[in-house]
Amino acid sequence: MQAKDVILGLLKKKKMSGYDIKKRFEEEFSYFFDSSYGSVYPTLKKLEENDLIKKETIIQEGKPNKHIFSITEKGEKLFEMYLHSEVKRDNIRSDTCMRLYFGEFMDVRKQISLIDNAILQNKKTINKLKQMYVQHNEQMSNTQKISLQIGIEHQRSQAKVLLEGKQKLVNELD
Amino acid sequence: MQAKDVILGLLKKKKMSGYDIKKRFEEEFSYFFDSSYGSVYPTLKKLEENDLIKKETIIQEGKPNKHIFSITEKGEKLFEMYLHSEVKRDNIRSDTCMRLYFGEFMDVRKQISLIDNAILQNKKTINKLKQMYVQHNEQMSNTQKISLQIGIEHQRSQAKVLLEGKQKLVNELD
DNA sequence: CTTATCATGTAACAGGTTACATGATTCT
DNA sequence: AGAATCATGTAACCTGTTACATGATAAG
Repeated sequence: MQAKDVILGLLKKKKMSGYDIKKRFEEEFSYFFDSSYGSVYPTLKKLEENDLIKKETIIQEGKPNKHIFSITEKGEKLFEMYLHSEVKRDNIRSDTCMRLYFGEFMDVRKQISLIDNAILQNKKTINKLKQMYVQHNEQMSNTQKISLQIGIEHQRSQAKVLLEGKQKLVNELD
Repeated sequence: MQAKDVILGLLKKKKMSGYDIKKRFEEEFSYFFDSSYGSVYPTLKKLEENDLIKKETIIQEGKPNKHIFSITEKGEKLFEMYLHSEVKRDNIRSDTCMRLYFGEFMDVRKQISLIDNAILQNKKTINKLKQMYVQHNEQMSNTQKISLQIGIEHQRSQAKVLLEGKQKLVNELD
């Protein structure tokens, strides 16, 4: 799964601009994908060059013209190929887990503050995702709901483990 | 968190070869980090060039000579800097979630088989991680245990959500 | 007999990030 | 007054992947 597959999928649902796409990444995809503008715009350019998407320009004043992209038939076929390709295994990079792994090189107080921060982040993310669920609930497909639920539960389970772990650290502190 | 930080941390615990390091990535780190040989060996080379680690060669027959790396004082300092740097937020790339997001473009049977496969993977990973816990339990630090627990619970929570979601899909099939 | 393990490394390439460049409008 | 939102894009860079190249030994 790469940026191009995801972008093609989004454009299959609805035509939109690079800016819109990036916004989706930050909102709906935040818990399983991310990519920067420096990846979105060049990818759109390449897709257009290969006739996988097409551009429509909307003239605007005070801001750069808006480029609305829509998927072509050729693009739909490529997206179809992605959907039929082998599912890649999840790829997680957790700096938090890494630091816990090397926790022995920090004093206990630092370990605890690391955990506290992580829990705080978890809670923020949970709120954000829950809100998304409430807001988009009705337009979401079954499988979209499952995917969102995975995100929420992932955060919850992490927060739970962290809190329990913290208790043990605190107890040993006395 | 990059390969170099992790490698430095591992070498701080114990001197070892590139091959050993990669093995650790596959075992202990599998649920929050991964990196290929094509990243490990060049990184070791760079670290050595910068006097952050040093090499010791063990002559072997029938296999390439073994290069055992150990961390230098300069390397320890750099690792210390990593430990004091800002914690990066987790980065997850889940092809499974992505496909669930685009589930509406697949027929329900395909959605279900996607879920079944994902659950199977979850279970395999849970077994592997549990085994790791049993085997290394006594040598593991508190925080290492927390980190491993996060991995296990992450898989469990995902499997749970997927199974519940699948039920709904199956029910709607009738 | 075939698979896994041990053991190193390079070259070509892909993919993505960060920082830069620009600037009006709207919300707080 | 200042932050956020809208809106595009490029250039330099970094990091990492895949595939290749080699080959003995041990285990099943």
